[in-house]
Amino acid sequence: MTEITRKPDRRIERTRQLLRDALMDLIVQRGYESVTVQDITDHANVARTTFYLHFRDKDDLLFSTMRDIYQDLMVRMSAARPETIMGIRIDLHSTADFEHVQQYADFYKIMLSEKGSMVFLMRVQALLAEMCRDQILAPMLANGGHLTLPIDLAASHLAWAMIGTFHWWLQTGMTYSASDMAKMELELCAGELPNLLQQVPLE
Amino acid sequence: MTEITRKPDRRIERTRQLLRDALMDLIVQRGYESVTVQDITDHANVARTTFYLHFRDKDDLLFSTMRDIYQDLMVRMSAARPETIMGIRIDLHSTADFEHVQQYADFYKIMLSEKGSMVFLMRVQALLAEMCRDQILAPMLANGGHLTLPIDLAASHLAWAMIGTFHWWLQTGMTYSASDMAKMELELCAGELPNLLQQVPLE
DNA sequence: GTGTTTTCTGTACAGAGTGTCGTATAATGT
DNA sequence: ACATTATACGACACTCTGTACAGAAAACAC
Repeated sequence: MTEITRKPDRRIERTRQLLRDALMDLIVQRGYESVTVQDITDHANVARTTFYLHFRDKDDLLFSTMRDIYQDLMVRMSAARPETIMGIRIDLHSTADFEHVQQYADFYKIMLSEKGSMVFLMRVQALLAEMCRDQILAPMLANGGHLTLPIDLAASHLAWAMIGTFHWWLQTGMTYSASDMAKMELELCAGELPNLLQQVPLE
Repeated sequence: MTEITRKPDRRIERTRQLLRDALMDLIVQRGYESVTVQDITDHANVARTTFYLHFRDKDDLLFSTMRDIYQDLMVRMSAARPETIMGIRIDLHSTADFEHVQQYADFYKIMLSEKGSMVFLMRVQALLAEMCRDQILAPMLANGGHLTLPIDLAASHLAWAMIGTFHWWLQTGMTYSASDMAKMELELCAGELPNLLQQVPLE
């Protein structure tokens, strides 16, 4: 899009893609932290020195990989956008989110485990929180909804809740469908679970 | 308690405590992953070789540190236990949890950030989930509460929600008190937020 | 206190990984 | 075909790990 990106040498794109793919493969096999730059370049059939021509370090490559993945997610979410009323998403947590996780299940299963990366998790959390705030909470408040809690706290809460549901889904063998999980997510955040908890005498 | 633990040489306890303290200090200063065994032993004024006489690696030392910390938490929680009716905790999320986080705020602020450790996070999550299930959800269901969702999913959800609230609290400067946060947590899981979300037409 | 046991220290070592040089080689865009 | 640019290769200094061993120091038992 920028004028600098106008001449992408084939070799550059090819090498970077090889490295990104190698990282994905190796993360699935051995977890993130234990993968070394040497592993990546070996697996990609690229000289180790070449790695440093494109990325500062392993985290830098991970960010590049994430841009790839979330570009995909954004396309998905735009496609799912139609299900809104007056700009408010009908489905609190779209099945599109769970379908995305399903598509990269092997990757997320590792990254959302003790073999994953805190850097990755915090980026995902920030991304989801922003999404929850702008696409769910803000529109609701604009349409007369009421909230005394800080909106960023509520957004953060929903983001962590989503991560939690992803985590449970992935670690228990993904026996439910993406749309089942979206329904469950709703029950957890605004249905059955809050109802149960409200039964407790509060003072 | 076991017969093996009956003779703890002073030197052993002293060295281990020095190493645990050094780890805590260095985590606060530089984050978990970037701290090396050398850093720890230097800071503790202990020979590096000595480290390996007590701990397999850095994670092993971290677990030892966690046992220390959570022993403290358990004492706190037992003290807070009285606030129950028929075995059900009145306060869904006790202020004791937030007071514990407050006590180790410097530590948690780092560990629940991109400078933290996934191993740590997953252990905390598992601990909180178990606690939520056994001390909150299970008693409620035993007393006539209804839940079609898997109880472990609900417990996991609440655990992640707590971690999320801890995270938000720590990263936004801890301007609220522990009891304020406990109230907010309740509003997020079973009060204001679910009410807001339920206003959305669901089909 | 003395003697025995155990822990700690200091050094050394092999192994692995990192990040950065040049220089030669090969592929690319025009 | 040519100039440009990326890659390969070998080498380098550096850091960290985990283990081994012999001697010094501390704790324990009496």
